[in-house]
Amino acid sequence: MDADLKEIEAHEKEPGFVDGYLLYLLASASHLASGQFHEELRGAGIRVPEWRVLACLRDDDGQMVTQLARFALMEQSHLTKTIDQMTDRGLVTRRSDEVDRRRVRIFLSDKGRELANGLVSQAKAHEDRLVRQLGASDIAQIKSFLSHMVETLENNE
Amino acid sequence: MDADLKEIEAHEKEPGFVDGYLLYLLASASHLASGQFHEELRGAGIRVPEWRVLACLRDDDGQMVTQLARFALMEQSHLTKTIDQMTDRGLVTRRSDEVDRRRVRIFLSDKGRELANGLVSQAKAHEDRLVRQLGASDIAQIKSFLSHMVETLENNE
DNA sequence: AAATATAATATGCGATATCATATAAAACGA
DNA sequence: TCGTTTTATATGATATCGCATATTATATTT
Repeated sequence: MDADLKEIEAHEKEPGFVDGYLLYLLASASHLASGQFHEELRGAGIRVPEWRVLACLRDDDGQMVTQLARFALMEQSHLTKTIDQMTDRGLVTRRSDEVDRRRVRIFLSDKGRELANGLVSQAKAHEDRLVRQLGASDIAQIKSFLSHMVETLENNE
Repeated sequence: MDADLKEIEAHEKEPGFVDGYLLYLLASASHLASGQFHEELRGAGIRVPEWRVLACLRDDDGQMVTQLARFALMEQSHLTKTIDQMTDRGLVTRRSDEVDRRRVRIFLSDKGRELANGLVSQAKAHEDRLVRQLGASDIAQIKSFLSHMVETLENNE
């Protein structure tokens, strides 16, 4: 029996495209790793887009909708709806910009900030566990590559 | 005027959590980079989940639904509906497993395979451009880290 | 200053995604 | 073998998402 047949029997095939495809690797790493934390969020009754908004506002409160949407990796009209819900839940407030009244700026409420702080602590703890689990010594390098990638892509749309 | 005030005026704030958070970096790198290719898909009238199914089946045809859903990073019931559509469009066919008739195996049609091959070529071309744009010499290293990450996370759910 | 163009956000609607569960087949235990 | 449990996929209801566009405010042009 030759090697080719053997491979077919073992259902191994040629290496395959997907497993070495950068976008797939990024997507699955992100999917799997974030999936873990999203479980925690679920337990806390927080939806993923809400968490993103909370975290982004905690870093930079009072952003306008368009800007926040890009930062939080979601589409503008979807963010608008998410903000509606979060407003109802008393997590954020809208305030229209004094200078340009087309703009709507989003602010954390006290309750929202408190929640955000707690979740960020959880996120940090999760990241620590994850990095340890990966046994990765070169995380700083990876992060710096990813940052570079994000920066490059943000400037070239 | 002291440094703190200066920073506040320039709206720079402290470094912020999100920008250095591994899961955020992964998500945004993935979001931005894949976003580029998804534009191409849109132009070709292909939806993202369809592309993923095509690419995964091209690497390993005849997968069962559950397995394929994991590989294609989507939820089982969603995949079932995607398969429905793709079947209607003549891209894939269902065949129930001979041995275990609960299982449904999905196969590319000739048309589906042809489409998949074309899209994979596009994906490769896009990846080449992307890597060049990033000016990244150490892509192999990054890929190997991401692979390691995926493997680790897949085994620890 | 009126008319036109551009920009920021919101809205309506159709498509997509997700959850819970139904259905159906196989495996397991008494 | 019959009843129970587990596994695989499908279905239905609900929520989310995203596109196209409406609405409102500002900028620009004449």
